[in-house]
Amino acid sequence: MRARDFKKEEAICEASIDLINRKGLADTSMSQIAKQANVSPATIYIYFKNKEDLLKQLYLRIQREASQSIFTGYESFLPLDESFKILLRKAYQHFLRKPEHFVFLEQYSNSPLIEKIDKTEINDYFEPLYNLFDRGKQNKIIKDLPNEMLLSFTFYPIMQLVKYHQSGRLRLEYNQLEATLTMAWNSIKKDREIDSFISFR
Amino acid sequence: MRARDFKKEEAICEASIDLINRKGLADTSMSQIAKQANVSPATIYIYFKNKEDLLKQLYLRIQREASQSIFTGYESFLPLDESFKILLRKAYQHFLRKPEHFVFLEQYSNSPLIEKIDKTEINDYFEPLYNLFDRGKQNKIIKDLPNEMLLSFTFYPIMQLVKYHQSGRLRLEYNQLEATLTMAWNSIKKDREIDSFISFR
Amino acid sequence: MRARDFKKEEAICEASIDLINRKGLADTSMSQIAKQANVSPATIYIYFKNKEDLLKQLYLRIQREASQSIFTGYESFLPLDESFKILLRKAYQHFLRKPEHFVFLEQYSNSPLIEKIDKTEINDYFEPLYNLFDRGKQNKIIKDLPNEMLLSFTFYPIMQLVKYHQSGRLRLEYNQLEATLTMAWNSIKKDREIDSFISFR
Amino acid sequence: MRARDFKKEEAICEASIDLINRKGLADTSMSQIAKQANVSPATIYIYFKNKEDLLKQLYLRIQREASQSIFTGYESFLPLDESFKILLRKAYQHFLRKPEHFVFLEQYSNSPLIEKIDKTEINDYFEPLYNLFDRGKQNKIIKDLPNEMLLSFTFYPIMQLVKYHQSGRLRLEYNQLEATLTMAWNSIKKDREIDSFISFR
DNA sequence: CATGAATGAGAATTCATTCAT
DNA sequence: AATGAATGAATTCTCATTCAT
Repeated sequence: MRARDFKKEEAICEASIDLINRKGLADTSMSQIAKQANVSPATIYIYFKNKEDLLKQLYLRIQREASQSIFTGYESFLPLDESFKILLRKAYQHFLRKPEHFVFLEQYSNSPLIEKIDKTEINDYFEPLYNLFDRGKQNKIIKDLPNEMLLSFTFYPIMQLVKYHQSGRLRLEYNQLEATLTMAWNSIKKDREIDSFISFR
Repeated sequence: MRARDFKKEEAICEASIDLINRKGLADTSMSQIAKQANVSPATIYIYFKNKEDLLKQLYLRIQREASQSIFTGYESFLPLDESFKILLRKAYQHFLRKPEHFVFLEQYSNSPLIEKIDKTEINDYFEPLYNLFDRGKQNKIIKDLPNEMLLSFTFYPIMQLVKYHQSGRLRLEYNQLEATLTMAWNSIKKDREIDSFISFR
Repeated sequence: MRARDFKKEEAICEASIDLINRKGLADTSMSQIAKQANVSPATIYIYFKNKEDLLKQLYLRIQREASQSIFTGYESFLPLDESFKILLRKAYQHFLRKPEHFVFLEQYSNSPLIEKIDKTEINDYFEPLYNLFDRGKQNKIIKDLPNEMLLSFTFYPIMQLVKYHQSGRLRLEYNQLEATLTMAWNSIKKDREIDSFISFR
Repeated sequence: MRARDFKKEEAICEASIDLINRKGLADTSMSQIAKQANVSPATIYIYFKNKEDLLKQLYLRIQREASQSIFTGYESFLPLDESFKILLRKAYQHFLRKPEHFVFLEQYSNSPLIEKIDKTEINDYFEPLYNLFDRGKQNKIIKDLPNEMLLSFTFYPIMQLVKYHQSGRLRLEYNQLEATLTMAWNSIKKDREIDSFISFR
């Protein structure tokens, strides 16, 4: 019996991501993937049930990898704002390092395929960030807003900047990234009376 | 290719958007569109050169319509913060009213198809917002940051909230939207020394 | 609009029957059929929903044609034995004339595909023969046996002889066929006390 | 290709017959067989040269088994009619006991695969029946007809009744079977002048 | 002997597009 | 302008078979 060749699985994944990013989900066929991965079309079906499954597994493992890269080594005893910036900085840097992953995630999660993903698993990946928000809210350091709002003004703007970076429209230098992280933090930190009138309860 | 029956063209566009939103760009075929629009596949080719052209035209007309809906009636003599909030509020409301358009735009612009779009045309649509940013920066009311950054902390967070709304995860009520607009404005308005160290030049 | 080309449908049917008879249900592909029928594979799907449907339609139309060929012009006022022989003779001759039809029917109805056929429709095709049996039983001319038994000793032996004919193992001449029909009739006609002990009630 | 593990070979055969009967020759694949037999696809090729060979071996061994079951213990010194009925009764009962075998044989022998079978071997299996017919003809007890005709009115009607039994359309009870055997015998026994005009020479 | 991995060829079906009316 | 028929090319996926262990 021949053992499973993890190199082959890797090649399939890489080829898939590359092709999907360049040609799109709509215009990437299993045979193209096979060709680029240097395997037979039939081989893909040893590692993945079908095309839908292949795409789903890609999405999940990219999310998993991002989550690990962002949240491992995360020290929760640091001051909240430090922790916050560390996480966002790592997120930014992770996706700068893995632009293909970022592009794939964006394409996948803006397609209807996303609806077949079990959301609870994905939410687990964000757990540490949610915990941070919750602690901040309890300690009256972060505005008492739903996590979705907090993400909208912190995580997603950063992700938007990753996009700009990758398109070449705006590439932040180190100082600028730091200033941006501060800006994100300021937008959710509870430091002035003016914020008090925002209420979601 | 020259349009005649406006009803038919409309039917084709609506069917396309609906199918693409529900099944995805990858899984929507010309014959499916034809069937749902109650026309012959051949008829689509009277109004659109081919599939790529159809998708492109859809994208452009949705962008155009959004731009019109957001920027018409916009009074530039109002105070900047008022103008700013008006625009964002209109953007939010427009896409709440046209969720199919929003979903389509997200899917299209996160796919490689977006690269074939002439960006200058799209930028025109955002012109008024860019002007507003520029005026604000000149008058030292808005932080002296690239427009991409300003968009990342104002327009895109709002768009993210539209997404949350549509997925049902978080539906803002009127007061909450207003608070959010203030939050967006606060994040880019230049009102304290602390901001001064952020520099992009 | 182009009109449906009945020649094409005919060509598809003929090619299918020929290939299935020569290579078997298992080894006949849609593209082989298309090639032999001189149409594109896609064209078959204009006339038939899918492969299963194609085969089913073939079966049904061959049965229908056989039934028409055997039962049209059938005069029910003749003596029962005459009627009986006429029908069997026509059945024998029909399938000798259409050996491809006979072979196809045998292959199809001995495969699991037969289970998806609505049996009531097929039974309708045999109606006149069943009626004849029933009349014969009422008039005490034919043994009082279930139609299945009567068929087993009349229709099916004749069909078996068609098979032998086609394989070349035994080709009946006219006189021999007539003798055989008499033999079939004798086997079910009620003419001697000896039969009386056979009872199915 | 040399067999070792008898259990495995049996499992492969049983799985094949079951699948072919349920799904058909066309829709039964080697891997399906392997899965149902709880072996690797590669294992099948240890016992059988290829798929065609597998099917052929199945056919041959089922025929062989039927022949043994029907003809062993057959006492040729009994009166002809007794012998005749014994054989047919055994045939009927054998296939009632092994419906899967019957169904497989019907499907196989009505497909073009049958043409690759060496007919002389099969005929050997029927030898005792042919001998019986020949003796009967010599002794002027059985009509002087070709064996094919005699089979058509005796063996095949009985087989047709097996089919009806299995489909549930007509299940003979013991008495009815006996009556049927008499009917079959009557149809070929030479007992009246009327038969004399049937001639095949 | 036995296996699961691996595969090129080919399966059924649909695709985007054009044709003929 | 509008259509359903028609199609060659391409799709996803499975097949029978062989390989490497």
